[in-house]
Amino acid sequence: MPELPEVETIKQQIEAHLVGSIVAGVSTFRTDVIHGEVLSIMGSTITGARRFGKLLVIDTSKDISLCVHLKMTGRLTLLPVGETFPKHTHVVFHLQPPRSETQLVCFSDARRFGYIHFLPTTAVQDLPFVKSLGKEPLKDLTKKEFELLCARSKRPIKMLLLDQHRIAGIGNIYACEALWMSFIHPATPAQILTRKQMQALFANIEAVLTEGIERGGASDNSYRNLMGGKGKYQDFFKVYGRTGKPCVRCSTPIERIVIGGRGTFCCPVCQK
DNA sequence: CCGAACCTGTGT
DNA sequence: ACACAGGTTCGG
Repeated sequence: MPELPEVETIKQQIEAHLVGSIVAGVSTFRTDVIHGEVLSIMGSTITGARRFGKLLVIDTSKDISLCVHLKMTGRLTLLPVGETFPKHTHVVFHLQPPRSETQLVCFSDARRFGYIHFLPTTAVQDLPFVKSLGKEPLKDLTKKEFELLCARSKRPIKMLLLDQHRIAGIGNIYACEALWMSFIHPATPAQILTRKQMQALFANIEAVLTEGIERGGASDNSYRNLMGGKGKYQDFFKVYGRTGKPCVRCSTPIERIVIGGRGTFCCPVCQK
């Protein structure tokens, strides 16, 4: 699913296109993806959007917020009234913009791992999931703190990058890409990395996440943005999903290995 | 801490 | 038919 850059892209599109719209109606086709009181947002105006790691939060004027986690296959799609809903649409929001036609925002999710949680805005930061998140790699996390996280962990560095309690927002794609950029093998125990490697990785995490956001995220498979469009970052993958294809640095075939039960892509020669 | 589970779709 | 999928949570 969407990782930090994909969620950030949707967040920015909500700020650009939905702020000021009134929530005029909500239709629910499956209630098992919903937590909290759906009707609490009726009649409120969307005031902004925030992101906590991979969690999207949409705030409204009645101090009710929607926390949306898209997990693997969740989508939010903006549509004109009358268009066919995307497959596996579970919730539809009817929005009234200030001076145009009513619009729909559909929450769809084939696998139904994702969810929408309606709750008071003040309660968002008390959610166990939000409280448990580590620092934001593009905001709060410092190089020093990152070095400390590495030094304290014996686990494979890739597992550390994916641990949302340590660092919030990195997923499988950006972990693989940042490690390739840093010439670091994903299975390397975090604490045996040299200081130089830690610093390179820290810089490359920022680089891949920033480039991901600039390119509108990665649509390797199912990701679509709010407007139904694809991201472009998948066209720039160096390792993710490139099993057997030549490493663009040394032409060794890219390998797929399994670390922590997750498919992991790396160059066995230039990542040490 | 690691594997299994949660679900469905897609590709081999 | 089987392996695999961008994430998180739970249980052993």
